Amino acid sequence: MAIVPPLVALRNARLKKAEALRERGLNPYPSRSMRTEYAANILENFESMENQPVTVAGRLMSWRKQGGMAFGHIQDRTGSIQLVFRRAMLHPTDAAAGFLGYEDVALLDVGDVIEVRGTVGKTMKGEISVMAETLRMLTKSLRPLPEKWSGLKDRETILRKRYLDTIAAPEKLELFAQVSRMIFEARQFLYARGFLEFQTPIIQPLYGGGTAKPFLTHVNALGAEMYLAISHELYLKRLIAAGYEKVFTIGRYFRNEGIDRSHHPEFSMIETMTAYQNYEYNMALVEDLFRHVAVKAFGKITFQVRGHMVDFEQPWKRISMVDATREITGIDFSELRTVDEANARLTDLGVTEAQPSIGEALVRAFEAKVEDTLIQPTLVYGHPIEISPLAKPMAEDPRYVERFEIFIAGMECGDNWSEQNDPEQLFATWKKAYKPEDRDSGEFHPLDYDFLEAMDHGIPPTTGIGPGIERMAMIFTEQQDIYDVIFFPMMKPVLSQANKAIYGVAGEAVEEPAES
RNA sequence: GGGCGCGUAGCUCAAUUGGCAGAGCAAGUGACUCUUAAUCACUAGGUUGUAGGUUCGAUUCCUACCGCGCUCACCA
Repeated sequence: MAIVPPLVALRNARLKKAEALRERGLNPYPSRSMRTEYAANILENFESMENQPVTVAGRLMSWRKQGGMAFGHIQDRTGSIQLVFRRAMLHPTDAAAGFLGYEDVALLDVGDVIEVRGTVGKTMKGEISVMAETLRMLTKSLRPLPEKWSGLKDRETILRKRYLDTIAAPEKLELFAQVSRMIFEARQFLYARGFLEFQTPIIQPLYGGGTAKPFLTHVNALGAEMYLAISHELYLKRLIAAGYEKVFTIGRYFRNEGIDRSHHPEFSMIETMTAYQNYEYNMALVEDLFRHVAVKAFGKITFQVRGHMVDFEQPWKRISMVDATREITGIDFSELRTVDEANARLTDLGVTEAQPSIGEALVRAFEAKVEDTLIQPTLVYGHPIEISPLAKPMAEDPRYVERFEIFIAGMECGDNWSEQNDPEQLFATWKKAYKPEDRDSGEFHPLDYDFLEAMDHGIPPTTGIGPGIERMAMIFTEQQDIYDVIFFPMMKPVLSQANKAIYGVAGEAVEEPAES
């Protein structure tokens, strides 16, 4: 005997109301609405709209019936507005016209999507309302909404069913809308500067362009193992080889690694390639991009991030990784000559894992001691060549490369470099970095001979930026958790007992291993 | 992956040392023509995440598992 969760009874009660509507000749799910006005527009322009006929539509969020009169609020994407119903004023149930009359308002539930035609007016208490003349059911809702006063508080439910959170807390709609406008403005900025946007493959025969553990997948039609992209830059460089000079993609990235407040397995980046320029061009481009987005999408230039006021107006600090590390730790890694010496200094800083090179020791020291201190937008350049196989070495000191990372509020917000376009050097560095036994371990990506072949043909001096969309969104929307700027964050799949009962998921009990 | 914490009705939360699992909202029935967390009366709603164990008795104590969070490690 299956257990029937109480939710099923609530749902069945609403299903009965849907059936009752059909018995009256009313479709609980008609095709379209005749809405003429949004809630906010009526509230903002009451003076000119008073006594005017309007048709509004939205989700019924509250319902207060008292005899021959009833009040409710509907919520649309602009806000909410009160509806006033009177028994004598409301058109009776009319199957031909699709109207729901006052005699049948018991078939309404909070959560239903309804449409009301009426005139704009004020109640005796002074609230701007629509005085209803006709009522249409647009969508019968079958499940109860979160509690109207406290909303949705359970973190897991918020993340799994974000739509419930945005219904209960409409200001969240604005947050995610801001993220959308942010991406729009970033596109506008790049289009205005002459960049062309390309689609690059998400399913790739090899993964490359970064160091990360990939997701593996299988393409049935080709009988081939493939990977989800960890980066798109090897394809952008092929576009430069093809003859384009300014390209970008807003790509999806998949990295099979840890999850925390600033890492999500699936994320997005604006990745550009600009020919005939080097990384200094990109320093200016990135600063301008962030300023443009801040002003155009958010209308301000300073943001509260992790308890700090971050100012995007002032010229950003530019400092080499060696200098930044020396300022904080007092250690000048550029003067060290042996790996043992570098590791000894690293141990002094409390980092005990021995690094294979001076350059990698510098990076560890930087990550451990310096990153968190970079609050205002800072461009840290001159990365060790050991961790930058795709970047061009600096002419004045080939231990370091023409590369910079963006740090804001202690968080890395983008990686940028002058592309290594010397095919022989690229191959040599790559070969040295890649160890076949580390395949798919995240140590380094495999050799991509097709890419090397394209580089053999020669690309102009080229440079690219890669600011992360989610981290930009976190900063500009002043959120501290990447899960709060991703509408559909990654969660383990679950199936509730209620849904098993409602949808008749068969075999759930049968699939349990039999006790024997 | 390690450590710590959390999981009670659709939602938000209670439950004294281990002693009858409760409330508000939502739901059902009825009353109510200016409410807005409407009000009033009545009704219903629970395998306390899952599975075991200890006990006369478990929401409570123990073990394992599932999910989520925090944190460390790894990474970007």
